[in-house]
Amino acid sequence: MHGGRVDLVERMRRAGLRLTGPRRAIARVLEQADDHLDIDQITKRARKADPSVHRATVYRTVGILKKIGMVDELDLLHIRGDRHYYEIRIGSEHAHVICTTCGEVVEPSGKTISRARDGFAGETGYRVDYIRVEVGGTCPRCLSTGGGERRAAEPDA
Amino acid sequence: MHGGRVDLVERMRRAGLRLTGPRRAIARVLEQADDHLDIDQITKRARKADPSVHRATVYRTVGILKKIGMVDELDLLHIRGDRHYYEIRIGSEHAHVICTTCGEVVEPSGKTISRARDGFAGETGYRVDYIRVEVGGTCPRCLSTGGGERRAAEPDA
DNA sequence: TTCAATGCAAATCCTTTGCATCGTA
DNA sequence: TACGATGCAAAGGATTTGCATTGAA
Repeated sequence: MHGGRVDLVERMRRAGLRLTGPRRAIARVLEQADDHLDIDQITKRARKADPSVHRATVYRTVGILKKIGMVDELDLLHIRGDRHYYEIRIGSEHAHVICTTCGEVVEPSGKTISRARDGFAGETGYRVDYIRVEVGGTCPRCLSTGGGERRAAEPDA
Repeated sequence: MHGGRVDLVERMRRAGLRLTGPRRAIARVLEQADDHLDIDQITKRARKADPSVHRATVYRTVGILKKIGMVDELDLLHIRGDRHYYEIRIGSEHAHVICTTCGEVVEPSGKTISRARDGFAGETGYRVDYIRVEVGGTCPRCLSTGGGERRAAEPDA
């Protein structure tokens, strides 16, 4: 959900990572994702740019990016199953508000998150480096229609 | 982290679940846990009360309790690895503030969480049923000592 | 040229499932 | 007694790893 606004490849270069074909392809997929992707989805999309990309490489690359804080691993409240999903980390604040009826995921503004962050820091005395919020509920549309179709877990390719 | 304050067995009975030895043992472990446990830890502790408890049964029982909303599945920001952790659900609000240096996990008050919850509901228009907050940072103790030992992933048994 | 990164396949884990047996309701 | 729950073992998936090869710096 970041529409190519960040140059992940450039950030990787600055981090001293060797820039290979597979890594560029994977980085581009993560940059351009308008959704949260699991390992298989990343692999399939990366293969469109570089058909040789192997799933093991995606695991390794995502693992590195996760370790150095450039991507985050999410579980989306397990509403879409126990798989892990990945997204580029921009800043240190993340929130997902998930409709348990249709599966829609919306990302609230940074202001709301910062306010929450300050609340937790204040109460615990911790220096807060990172905050992630997962909210489950019902979106306005499903609230009004009553029904609402459960969204498919994005098939891809 | 609920020190036996809830009678999970009683809640299970009311939910119409058959109360077997293994289920009672598992329920007691979850009630008395002063920490978040993974499947293996639950199994080992349950075996102390009923040595026959099998890991598969723990998976099945925890799965049921999760489905009917009596336990929650957490990932603790993956700071302790990719395992899943479980805890009794009390109410619909959870927050964990995790020290990335020593691994300590503290649970903020409901008031702080409710305030955050209202913020997200207000901004998105969702009816919020559930909120989970995971905060990563440094605890006051590690902040002052500078060092801080990484806490082991609780060995158990 | 050098050494990290990769593809591939085998090895590990974690979790689920089939089935005969056991035990609660 | 009847049918759901369980132990055990095998099956499934997901993730990791060993190793020879490839390719970025």
